[in-house]
Amino acid sequence: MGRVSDAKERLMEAVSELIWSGSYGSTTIDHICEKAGVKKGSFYYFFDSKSDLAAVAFEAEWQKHRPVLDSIFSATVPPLERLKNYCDFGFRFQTEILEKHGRVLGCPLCALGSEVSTQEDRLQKKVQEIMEYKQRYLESVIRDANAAGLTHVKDVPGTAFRLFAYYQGLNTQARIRNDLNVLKDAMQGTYDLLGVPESAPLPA
Amino acid sequence: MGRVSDAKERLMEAVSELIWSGSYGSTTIDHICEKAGVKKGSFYYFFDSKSDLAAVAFEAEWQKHRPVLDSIFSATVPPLERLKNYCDFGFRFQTEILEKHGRVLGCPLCALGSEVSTQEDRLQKKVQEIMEYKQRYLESVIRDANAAGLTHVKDVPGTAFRLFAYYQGLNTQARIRNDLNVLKDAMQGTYDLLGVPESAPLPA
DNA sequence: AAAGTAGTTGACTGGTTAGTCTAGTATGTT
DNA sequence: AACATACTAGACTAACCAGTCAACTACTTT
Repeated sequence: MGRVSDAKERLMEAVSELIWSGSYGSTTIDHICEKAGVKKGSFYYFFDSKSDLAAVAFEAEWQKHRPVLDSIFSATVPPLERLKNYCDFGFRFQTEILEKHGRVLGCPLCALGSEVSTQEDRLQKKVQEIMEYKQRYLESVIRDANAAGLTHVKDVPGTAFRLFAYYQGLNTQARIRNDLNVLKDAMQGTYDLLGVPESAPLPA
Repeated sequence: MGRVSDAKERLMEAVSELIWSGSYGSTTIDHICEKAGVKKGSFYYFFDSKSDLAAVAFEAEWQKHRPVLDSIFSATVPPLERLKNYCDFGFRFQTEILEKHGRVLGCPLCALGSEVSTQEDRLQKKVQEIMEYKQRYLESVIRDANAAGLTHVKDVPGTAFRLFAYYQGLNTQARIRNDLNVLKDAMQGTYDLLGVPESAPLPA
């Protein structure tokens, strides 16, 4: 079997953090190696290029994030509460990021996707793929809300997409403005887009 | 007065196009000069750095774009029609871009803002400034719609912000997916966020 | 036409970059 | 113990990058 190492994992963590806290373009292979404590020779032993590493790293991040979303969007939770929990999670998550990095960083996927979509085909496809998964959570929660009589959404995929675009815009704004408060708006916008009557109370 | 030149303007055009069709990070001063047909010495005669040029160029773009928005959001046009015209304009605009560049590029401001917000302070501030202006159009149109009894929006700045975030998300999605159809959704999302009843017909 | 001014040119510097290559080291297998 | 395998080290190249500079050119004013 030969020698064992976690250099691969360290590189994956490093690239995600550097891209997120800076940008894809500003993240160099030398920086990644330095942050991961890995020499360049080892980098090229594991990966072909920065975009190769980034694609693998973002896939891994998604696989780690997946069970969290699965639990937030669990069918055992009342539909509107799922959305509330999702919005709350987003806020708490960015709060932690702010404490850790001294800055609101928004959604790594949006930032990366928007930056590389015209240049890095493989990365763009990976981002798109993960984004499609995320929209499925939203579609499913809307269908359940309809079934429970909480909403009367006619165009479920359309509304899911609108919600998704809105969340994405919120996160981008939070990043650009470096302001957590932006995210407090999430649930109101969700209700507006779902057409939930104002009289309906927000789930606690 | 000495020699005259439009090199400054050519540089400003070149940097906008390169950033938009690629990214800020992938745009080098050499590329900008080549595209503008200007030598590096001249570049540094007019500007201090890439970020300096970019800030000036985006301000200029905004000043060019401003009268277009002023006319779309003219108080002489019924409020909901203004929004319809704005959405239509966005679609036509991206259609032209697609024909010209072979790609949907979305909103230059969002892409740039999201990319540089953690790194280029001056640029980030410029992007934020222009974005705030854009939100004012939305606030004003919502107030007029309320006054005309077309909507009953309570939190006008909040709703304007939600609309803005939604448009931003739409444009980012259009860029990432390289798909114009995404933008066709704009008016429906607008109505949902404004709480315009479904029975109300879309303005022609 | 002389002088001053606005803009141009391209060679140069030094640092940074992606990527290569060879010699080495630690670990598991037999 | 010895061998294969998985990984590491780090020097090296060639391209690219931002930024400088001094000589030059074209235009305007007087």
